[in-house]
Amino acid sequence: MTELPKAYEPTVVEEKWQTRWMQEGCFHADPQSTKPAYSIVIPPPNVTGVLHMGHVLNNTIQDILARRARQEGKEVLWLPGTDHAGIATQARVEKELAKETPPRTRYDVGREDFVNMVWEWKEKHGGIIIKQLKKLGCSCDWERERFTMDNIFAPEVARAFAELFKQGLIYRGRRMVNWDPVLLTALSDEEVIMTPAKSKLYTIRYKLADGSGQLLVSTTRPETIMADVAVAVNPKDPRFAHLIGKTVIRPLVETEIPIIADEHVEIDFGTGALKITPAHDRTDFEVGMKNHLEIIDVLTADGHINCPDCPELHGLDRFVAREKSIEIIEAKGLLEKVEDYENNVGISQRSDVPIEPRLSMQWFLKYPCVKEAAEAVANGDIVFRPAHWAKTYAHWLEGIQDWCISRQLWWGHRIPVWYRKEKATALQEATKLDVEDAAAGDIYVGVEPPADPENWVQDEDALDTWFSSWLWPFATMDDECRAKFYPTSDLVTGPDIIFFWVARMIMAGYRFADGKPFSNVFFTSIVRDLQGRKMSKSLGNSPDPLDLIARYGADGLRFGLMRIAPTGTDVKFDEKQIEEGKNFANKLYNAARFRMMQGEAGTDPAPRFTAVHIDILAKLKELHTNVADAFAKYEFNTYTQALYSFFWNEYCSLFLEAVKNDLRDGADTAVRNATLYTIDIVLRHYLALLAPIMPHIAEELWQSLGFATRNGGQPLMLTELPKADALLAGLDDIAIAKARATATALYESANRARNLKAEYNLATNRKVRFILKPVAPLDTDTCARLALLAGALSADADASFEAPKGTPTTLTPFGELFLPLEGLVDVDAERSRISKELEKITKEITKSQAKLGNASFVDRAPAAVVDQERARLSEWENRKAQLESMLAALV
RNA sequence: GCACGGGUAGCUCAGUGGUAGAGCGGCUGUCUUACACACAGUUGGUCAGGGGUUCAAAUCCCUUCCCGUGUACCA
Repeated sequence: MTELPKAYEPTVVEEKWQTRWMQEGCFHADPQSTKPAYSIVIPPPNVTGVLHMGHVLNNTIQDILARRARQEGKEVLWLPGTDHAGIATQARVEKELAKETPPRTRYDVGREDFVNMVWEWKEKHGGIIIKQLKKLGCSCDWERERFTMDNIFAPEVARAFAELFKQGLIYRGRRMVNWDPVLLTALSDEEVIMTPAKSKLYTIRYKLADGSGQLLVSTTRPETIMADVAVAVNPKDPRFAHLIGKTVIRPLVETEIPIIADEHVEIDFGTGALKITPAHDRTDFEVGMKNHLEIIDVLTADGHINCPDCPELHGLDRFVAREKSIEIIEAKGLLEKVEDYENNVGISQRSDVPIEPRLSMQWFLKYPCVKEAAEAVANGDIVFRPAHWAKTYAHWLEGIQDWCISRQLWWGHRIPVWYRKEKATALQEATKLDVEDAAAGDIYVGVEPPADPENWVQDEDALDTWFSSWLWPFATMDDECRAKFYPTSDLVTGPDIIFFWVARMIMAGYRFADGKPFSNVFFTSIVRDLQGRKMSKSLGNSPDPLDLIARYGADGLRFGLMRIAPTGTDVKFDEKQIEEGKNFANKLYNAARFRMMQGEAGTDPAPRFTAVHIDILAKLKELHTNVADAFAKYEFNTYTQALYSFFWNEYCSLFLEAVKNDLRDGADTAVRNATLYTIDIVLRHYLALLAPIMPHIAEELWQSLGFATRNGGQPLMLTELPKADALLAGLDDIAIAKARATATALYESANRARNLKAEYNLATNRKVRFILKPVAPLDTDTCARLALLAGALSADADASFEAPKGTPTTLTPFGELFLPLEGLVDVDAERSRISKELEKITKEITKSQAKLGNASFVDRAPAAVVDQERARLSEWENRKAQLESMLAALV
């Protein structure tokens, strides 16, 4: 037994159990089980993704929930999978193409071949993250792994599209969208991040066509002046009332454009006059429509100027053109001023470049079941944790806009719409297409291609990736599975995708499945670095979880992270915390090793349990309760902390240290056995409670301590949680309370004794003899344990002990404890030590006396509080007297 | 601008009316027989500032400042 290594080595153990669990089908969910169901669907990571700390946090929580649910006797489905991630994956393969010699683009390859290339890439390199999740110990049902483009999921996406189309909620229209000029696709509003930018505000003179003056107009985008079709002023603005209806000369590609009135213009902002450029600004577009203005588009899809009438700018990049246009305007003498200006610019979440408002033909969705989705969260049918996210959610739903679901990509679900060949061009240029056009027979929408494909042309666009992910909670399940496991129990995800994913899944659940997709949503915190910055590749501040697993073990990583992950705020990641997780695993391992070194417990008919035994079992019972409470509230840090402090502080530092002598040779068998029984009970319960968070080491020790053998070899993973009720079942509350009081007094006395030794600079291992003058009769067992805990040869009770003057002493719950020493140390040092403590105590006494002298306090505070204060004061006064006599004895 | 979250020991964080806590770090001892990934002791705090309610405030209320997040935008 003793040949076990001194330090825990997680790597081998973790791999061993991951393999065994999977071989034995421990993660597999049985839809026909009669047990109550518990289910989670994984937030599918991008198939291109690699594991980062956010995933670790998120999936550890899911694993904890799943494993705990299994212990509670539930049939658990944790359904894994990956997301095809349209833009990211396509970009990945395009990057490969660009590296070839000569470099190629997807257009060189052609759509069909390109999509095949992406599939090949996916088969070869995709899903690394799945392997990584396995290394973390995730107990997903890997036999049910799904992919958002697999041949079961994909038809569901098309079906959803077709149904919504037929319902009139999906339409195709020519509208202003967020255009990414690098990726050359439209994006949804959610994919645009408004970012403060240091810009310039240019004020430009627009001359009145009749020569009667000029109008000053401010803009941040002078490169679009050629697309101005009007200048607008507020109708209530007296400064400009007389100008409405006149015309000004557009400064670039000079022509007359009207001055119009529109309430959208803020009187107080800038000059009070606004250039109207409907093709390149969302609100200008609205103003343009309202006033029936022309739309002049002067930008290409990739953000270059397209304006042959302005040869100096034509073909230039939009930002180069901005500078150049100002040069031209200045040369014309039309530049009034340039100011620094901070405004918000929409940045593409995907490519990090400013998006361009662009008029284009796209597919849009009017969200279904918005009302049901809002109510479900408002009335608590779906519970958000932390609760404050419900407000964010509600706010978004209130101002919800139609969702632009088409993307100009090739990798993804192609829009299941076909146009009749001879009319295809005309149809695709129509300003709006909807269900009525389908009724006319010119367009076909369906899951399967039309029966006569040669007569049809399919829409070129693909769907937004989130248009498939929003079906994830049910489109991943077959009917049998859905009957058992839908709606799912918990969803664990980051608050950053509350709109992208969570809200949309709720709507989809109500629209396509049997209602809500999940009952609880747990929003994790965001993992930041120690400076509080988000972890990102570009900052290089994101540790590699696999590296952390290699150095600290998956269990160490999980435990360390959970211990610092608060609910409701962000986590600042500190590798030290992970090291603590590893240290904890080592502590656990060694405590188990200590037990293994003792051999089997005998079969004693009357094991003699003492106060410390009962005390630790009572604490174990409390731990059960605390853990259950923490789970009920989804407080994973509380759960982890409770496990940590019970084991390290209560079990190892107090209990084990107090019982070590029971295990030595020659110890009383009845006590020895009581101790071994207690240790076994504690470890058995504890490992079960710990298993959800540190599954590998818990399972390993469960096996090596022989708990599995006693249970027919069944792994801990499949073992139900031991019942807390059975603990201390034979004892009444009074006996328990009495034993616990004795144990508490013992531990407190041991602390005092150790303090006393330390104060006199005696080494921890210095064998001294204490003498206790007890206030009540004390048994020898307790005295012996006190001596052991205090690192002393003895701590015998002697009611008649008369301490020589100057004997160091301290007050313990058992009575005065003396440390008789010969040749007492430095008198000066001793005097100053006592004086210091006296000073401190006197201060406390003054404070306490003032409090008790306050009539309001005594009258109005609860009696218990007042009593407590009195007890405290009397204790201090006793100690003060003691110190004073010690001081006197020194002279 | 609006909304939400946060500011407690050197660091990471607990603590929602009753003596300010944990772990790590620092310092001092100890290789005491499960564990030096350890043990024992110890040092650290005008609980962001100000005001209020209360016998009693880190905790409740008001206010200011700082950090973070979301959201809306005016060129």
